[in-house]
Amino acid sequence: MRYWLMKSEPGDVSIDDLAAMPGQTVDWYGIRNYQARNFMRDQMQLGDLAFFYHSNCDEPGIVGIVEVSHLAYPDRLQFIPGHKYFDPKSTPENPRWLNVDVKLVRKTRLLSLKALRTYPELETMRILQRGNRLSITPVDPREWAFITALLDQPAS
DNA sequence: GCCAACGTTGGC
DNA sequence: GCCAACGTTGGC
Repeated sequence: MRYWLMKSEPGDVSIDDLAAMPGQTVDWYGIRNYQARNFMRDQMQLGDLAFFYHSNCDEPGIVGIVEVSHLAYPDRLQFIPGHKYFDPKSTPENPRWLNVDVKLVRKTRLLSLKALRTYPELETMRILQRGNRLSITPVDPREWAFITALLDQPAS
């Protein structure tokens, strides 16, 4: 059982979009980075928990918790010519890109990136490191515990 | 919209 | 296999 942080642009799939989806589940499509793909392929297990993070928006930060509800399988969008996520080098026999499904566990209050940066306990988090761009990152169990405790408190 | 950081591509 | 050029990410 591992913990993760998964970024989504709310203009694409927001936490409210996820909450409105059938089964409150979504396929984590569009990952086109090998490191992130490998996390999904090699390390994610059913029931793993992840922070759902809004990126590239007015208030970036953690907005919910999701769980891995389906193991990695080929991302269907890579086979659709003309699609933003089409990859001409990928074939159904040897698919290059994968995704898991995630299911909403709960929405949380917004714990903003700015707020996360104020805690010395979190200064080693991947997401807070300079230049970090990876859209899926592992979260240390201690960091997970610390943040979930924060999420259960009102914003200060 | 700027731009730093970083990943990918492709010529050599 | 090096590395310059280019593309993308994502906070600000």
